[in-house]
Amino acid sequence: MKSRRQSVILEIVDGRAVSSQEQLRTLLKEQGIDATQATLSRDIRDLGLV
Amino acid sequence: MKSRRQSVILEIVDGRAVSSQEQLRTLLKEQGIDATQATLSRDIRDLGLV
DNA sequence: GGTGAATAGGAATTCAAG
DNA sequence: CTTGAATTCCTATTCACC
Repeated sequence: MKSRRQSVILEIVDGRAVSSQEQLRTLLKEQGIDATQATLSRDIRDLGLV
Repeated sequence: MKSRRQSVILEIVDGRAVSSQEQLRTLLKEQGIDATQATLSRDIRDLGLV
C-alpha cells in the first residue's frame, strides 16, 4: 500500500539521515516493506523530499 | 587553462540557470572553451557549486 | 597537477502489466 | 492508478597519459 509505505518513509527520514534510495530500500525492508528503486524514486518525488 | 575555464563557468552560471553538465559543456563551447564532462564535474566541485 | 576516456554509481523515466 | 524491470540520464571516480 502506497500511503502506508510513504508514511514509514517519513518516519525513517525523520529519525536519521538517508544517503541513497538503496539505503532507504534496505531500511524499509527492515520494517517489512518491499519496494524497488523506481517506486522509492516516485515516493520521494511525491513527498517532496530531497 | 583551468582558471580561465572556471571563471567563464562562473559567468555562465551567474547569468542563467544551467541544468546539466552537458548543457554547461555546450555553453562553454560557444565561448570557445572545450572540456569534457569529467573536467566540468571537477570544476563544479572545486568551485563549490551545486 | 590537469585532463580525457572509460567506467561505476545513483536517480529518473519508460514500458509493459496488474 | 500503482508497480517492477529495464533502460536512460546525469554525475563522480578511476585509470592512464602528458
